[in-house]
Amino acid sequence: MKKRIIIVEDNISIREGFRAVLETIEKYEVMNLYSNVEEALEHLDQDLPDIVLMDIELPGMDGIAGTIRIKKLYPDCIVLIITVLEDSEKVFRSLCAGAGGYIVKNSNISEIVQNIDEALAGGAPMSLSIAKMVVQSFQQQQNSPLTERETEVLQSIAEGKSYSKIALDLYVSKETIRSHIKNIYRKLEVSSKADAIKVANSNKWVTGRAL
Amino acid sequence: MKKRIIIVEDNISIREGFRAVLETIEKYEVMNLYSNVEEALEHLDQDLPDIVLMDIELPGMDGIAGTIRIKKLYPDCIVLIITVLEDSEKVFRSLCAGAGGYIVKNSNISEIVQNIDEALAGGAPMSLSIAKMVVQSFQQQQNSPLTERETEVLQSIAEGKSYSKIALDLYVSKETIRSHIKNIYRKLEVSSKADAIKVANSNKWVTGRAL
DNA sequence: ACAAAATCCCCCAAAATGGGTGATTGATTC
DNA sequence: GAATCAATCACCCATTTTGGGGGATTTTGT
Repeated sequence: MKKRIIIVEDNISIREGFRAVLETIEKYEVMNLYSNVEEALEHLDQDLPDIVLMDIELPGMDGIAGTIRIKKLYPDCIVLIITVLEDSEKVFRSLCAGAGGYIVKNSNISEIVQNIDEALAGGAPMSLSIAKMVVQSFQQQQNSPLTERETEVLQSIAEGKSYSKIALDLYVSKETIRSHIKNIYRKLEVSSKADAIKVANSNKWVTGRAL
Repeated sequence: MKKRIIIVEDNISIREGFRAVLETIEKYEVMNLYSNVEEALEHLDQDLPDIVLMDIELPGMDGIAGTIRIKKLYPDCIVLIITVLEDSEKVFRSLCAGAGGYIVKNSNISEIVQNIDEALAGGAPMSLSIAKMVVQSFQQQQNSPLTERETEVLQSIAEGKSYSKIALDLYVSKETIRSHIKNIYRKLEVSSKADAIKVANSNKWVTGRAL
């Protein structure tokens, strides 16, 4: 059974380049090429791809939104992101969106085939540099204006705990927690839980994931 | 200037094995070996290591807690995790704790040296398989009992938003949000924001990170 | 046509929140 | 020694939020 592949990429030379490469491989069948996500979505029910090669930067809906849509309609379909620019945040977001891996734009035939086969086998193909990027997105939470205690309190806020619950967990009075929060709000120049979480999160002053 | 290294590893053969390897390298100086984190912490101010090779599984305080302590005291000190077992959750947690990379237990000399040098140069050495593990921890949020809309609402709750704010953001009435939340609580068998977040988070039914 | 999902409404009481203005202790720094 | 900061706690006040209980209607997918 041939593996059905579609390519979503607005740059025609890259698009045709991939097509040319993939058509030399017996086990692949390139169903269609698209220059935007919208068109690709319309034909998904005919193409029924096993693999989607998707660019991130696209006119209209971008590759990340496209990945979300496709995975929603066909959860078993594997979306591989075609990329040159290794933007940490975009890489991270596309993985969260359900991307199955990465293919570097200037790969040679054997690398491309290897990546696709790896994805089909359940792996998560990507270059080491991309993997590092993701990993590093968990670190570098430096330069926080918040004290240790304040960070701890804000972290608890982010976990949805009430002041009373936080007070219990940290073995202090509820008033103490209120004090810390007032200081947090002053330092972050916000005046609500949601805003504090947003600011702290975007600056990576909290871990972001409840552990 | 020689790079100061300490090793924290309870298995004596692995510990001595690494020492033997590292001592053959001119630019490294193995300051001390420890079989637990507590001992290592006591001598940190004398050892002043540039690199700590740390096992995860340790008697007493584990390598993750140890990493957090060390990074708190000496943020510039690089902690490399020595590992065989590639447990997705432990890997993830140790990276969050500030680990700078991974060294596989049965590496050969050149791999070890390469990893350490890479870490010193600011990289994040790790095997591709470990990187994949981290990446995959962002996916597979399947089998949620929550509907799309409910997930969206719960996600907003996790971002610290009030019912009113969520209602505004989703262009619906506050009462609608209340309805969704009642259903969420019923499905997850909880009766508070914090518990709902905890349950959804541990099952990866929400993304965990605000994007 | 049926079920599920999404939307909206009201009532109620308890809890949580945000802002203000304080105070005390201990550690560190100048 | 003075000054600063971190962490702790207190009380007042008004407003908002929350959770639980009743419902109801409309849209959507199968």
